[in-house]
Amino acid sequence: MKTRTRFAPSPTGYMHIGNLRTALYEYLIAKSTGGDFILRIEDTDQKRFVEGATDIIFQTLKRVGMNWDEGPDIGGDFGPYIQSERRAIYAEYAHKLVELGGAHYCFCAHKDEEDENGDEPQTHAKLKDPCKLIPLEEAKRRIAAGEPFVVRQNINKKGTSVFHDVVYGDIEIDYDELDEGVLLKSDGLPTYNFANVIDDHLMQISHVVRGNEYISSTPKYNLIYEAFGWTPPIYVHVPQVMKDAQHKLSKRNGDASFQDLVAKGYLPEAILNYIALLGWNPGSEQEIFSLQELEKCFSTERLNKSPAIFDINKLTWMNGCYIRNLSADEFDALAQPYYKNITTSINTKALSAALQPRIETLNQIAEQIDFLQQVPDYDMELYTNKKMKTTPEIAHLALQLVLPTLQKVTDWSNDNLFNVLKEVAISNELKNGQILYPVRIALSGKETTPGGATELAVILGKDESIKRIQTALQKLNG
RNA sequence: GGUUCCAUCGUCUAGGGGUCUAGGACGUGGCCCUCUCAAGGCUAAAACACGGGUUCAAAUCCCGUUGGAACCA
Repeated sequence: MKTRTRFAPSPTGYMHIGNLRTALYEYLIAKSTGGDFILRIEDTDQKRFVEGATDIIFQTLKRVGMNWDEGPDIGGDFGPYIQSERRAIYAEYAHKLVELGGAHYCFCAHKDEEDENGDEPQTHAKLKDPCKLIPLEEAKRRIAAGEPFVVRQNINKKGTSVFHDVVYGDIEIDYDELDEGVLLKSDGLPTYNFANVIDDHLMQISHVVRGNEYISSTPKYNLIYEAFGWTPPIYVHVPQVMKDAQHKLSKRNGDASFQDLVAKGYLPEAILNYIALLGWNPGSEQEIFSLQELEKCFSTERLNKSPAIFDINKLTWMNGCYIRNLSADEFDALAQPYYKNITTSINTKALSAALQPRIETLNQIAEQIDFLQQVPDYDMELYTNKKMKTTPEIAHLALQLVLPTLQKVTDWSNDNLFNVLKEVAISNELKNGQILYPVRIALSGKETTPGGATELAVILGKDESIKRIQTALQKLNG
């Protein structure tokens, strides 16, 4: 049988990191075995509908390269792929389930029973619903008479239910622990669980991948499959992605979503790579993986059982690796938006080359290049550096020596500038640092810069560099 | 409270009875390189939650305790 997995997000308007990881594992399970990855939108909960939310789902998956084989936009043999367009199907199966004895009509529903939390009146929790005793014929009559009803699951079994999970192994749960939940609400819409089961079966999903919070309700799902005479899917429950040991990642706590991270200058490829390793390991010491590589080596056996804490530090490091692995042109293209505010004519190619090994997230560019537009106000003491053996006096001398030399330079390349300045140092019996350090400060006004004196000179160009050295000399004179 | 699940450096993890004086990565400290800062190279500190078993031998298997999480109340 062909492997078929599905990603079934609710259109909430953002892509949660934990959900994206679940999608990734679903995708990888399918693709590592030549199967299909299906996208289904679970918009049953009308209250949570957010305009444009499905687009975010589409864009995110596309951006990381997780292309789906069937879905709302491209169709497929098992559509429609949006739950709100499948209402009639759920109702039909709900009634069928009643006929098959897997559920019953219930008339004692309170109106607050169907709120988004799925809160149930306590009377139904563990106790038998009195409506179960109503003969089916009578129930049908009442429905025909227009009485509001819900379809409620029957849990008639006793003893323990055993099911197998790919990650957690065999799990036993007592049927007494299960409650007879609503499957079809009085407005005719299915509950989340019920729609899930019906769709997964009709769409021939082979592996259901979901958070381990669903472990304890899995027997309820299986009971529905059983009542219909269907074969349950293979379950792959994955541990949670945590913010810290106590709290899982959630948008509510202001934790980063995929788009937040991208906005902060993280590369989608790096995010994907990082989350793949949160709860899964390749069995080797390789850490950098493209999606294609993951498709080749993924296996569910190496999925972990315990929750993983999302560590922004490691993501940041990994993002730095991805940035450094970019070609010079690719990096330059990504950096362009950050250069927009600079009006002086700079050598952006040289700037990008200097920046690329120095940043770990794209938005670190801003703090690195703030001096390009204008030299900040700086203290003369900046020219004092013990290791470089410089003082404002030495700097004054150095800049006086350097200025006329630089004015004559025609080859404004890094190599040539470096040789020229070294020459100045040697012929005046100064150390390299005593020339280079003051020049760098004069050009930038900053203690640390992306690149040394000559690299900055190349970035700024000859005219601007000369101008800045002249300005610095005036400051040192005054 | 009931049920289920989980437990190796601060974090992600390797390990599945002897090869473990427990390996790798992030982060942290140090050194080297170096026109500052990075990058790169080297290096250090850092963990088997606890207690019982089983066994010649336990991080590894079993039981309990503790801690945490989820679901249901």
